Amino acid sequence: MHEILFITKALSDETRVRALLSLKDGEMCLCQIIEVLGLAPSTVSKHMNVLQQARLVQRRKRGRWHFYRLADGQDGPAAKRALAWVVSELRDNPTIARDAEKIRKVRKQDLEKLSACYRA
Amino acid sequence: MHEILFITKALSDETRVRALLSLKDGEMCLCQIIEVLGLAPSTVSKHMNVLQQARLVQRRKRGRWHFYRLADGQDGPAAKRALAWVVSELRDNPTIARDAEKIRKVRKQDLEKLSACYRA
DNA sequence: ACTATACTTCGTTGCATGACGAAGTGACGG
DNA sequence: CCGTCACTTCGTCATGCAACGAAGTATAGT
Repeated sequence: MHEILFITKALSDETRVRALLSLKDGEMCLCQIIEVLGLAPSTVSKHMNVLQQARLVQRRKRGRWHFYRLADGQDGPAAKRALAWVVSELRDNPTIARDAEKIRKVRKQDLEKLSACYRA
Repeated sequence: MHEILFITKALSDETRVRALLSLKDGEMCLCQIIEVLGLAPSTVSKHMNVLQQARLVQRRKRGRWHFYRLADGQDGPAAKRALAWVVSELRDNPTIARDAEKIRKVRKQDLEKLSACYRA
């Protein structure tokens, strides 16, 4: 039950769903997600933590950068199925589409440039 | 997006999930659900409203009694798929199993008797 | 070692939400 | 039509949670 509630709670916030879906086309650095969402670093960091605890997302550290990607479902098959559901339901969602457009731009930028968000 | 968040928010509360799953084996009167959950009538009523707005549940009025059942997904296919997911994930859940046991007993009782919860 | 940097944790604030009891609503019985 | 009964809505309280900035942590480069 706990596991399922972790998943549903994680998915019950619009910002978190947007953060999750931003990984649909491959892994992203935290600073990239921050740029896409336009929120404070601490806020986004916390959101990614919630998604990770729900096993919807996996993290990889590469130096100072933290990359997130959709969970492969190795552990947490329930989360994997929930993930498939939410991705499928939001396939044609305008908000997600707008984010996807921004993501394409953000991916082209240098990580060094994006991490300016921490110094603002 | 709104539709999906209605669903995930509805499923993000343990009490609400228990209320929902209590309908797994057929429709139930509100007073029966109240008995199963052991909460105040106003609280359970509100929960069922949330589930209905998410299209996870449908209501049928028969005189003074209100019967709830799992949504058939006629409107709200997203909710139907979410419903299938949560039912499947909680198939062997202890809490749900305990509730199911209580439900078997409650189903045998007279509705008149159960509605004592309103006079307490 | 020391600094800079990418991120996290902490403390605070404001708003959403679950719980309850009391009062209101609508359907049936007399 | 008047009361009773099954349920809903309202008002209140306590808790939870998202947002932020400030302070802390860990890693890379020098």
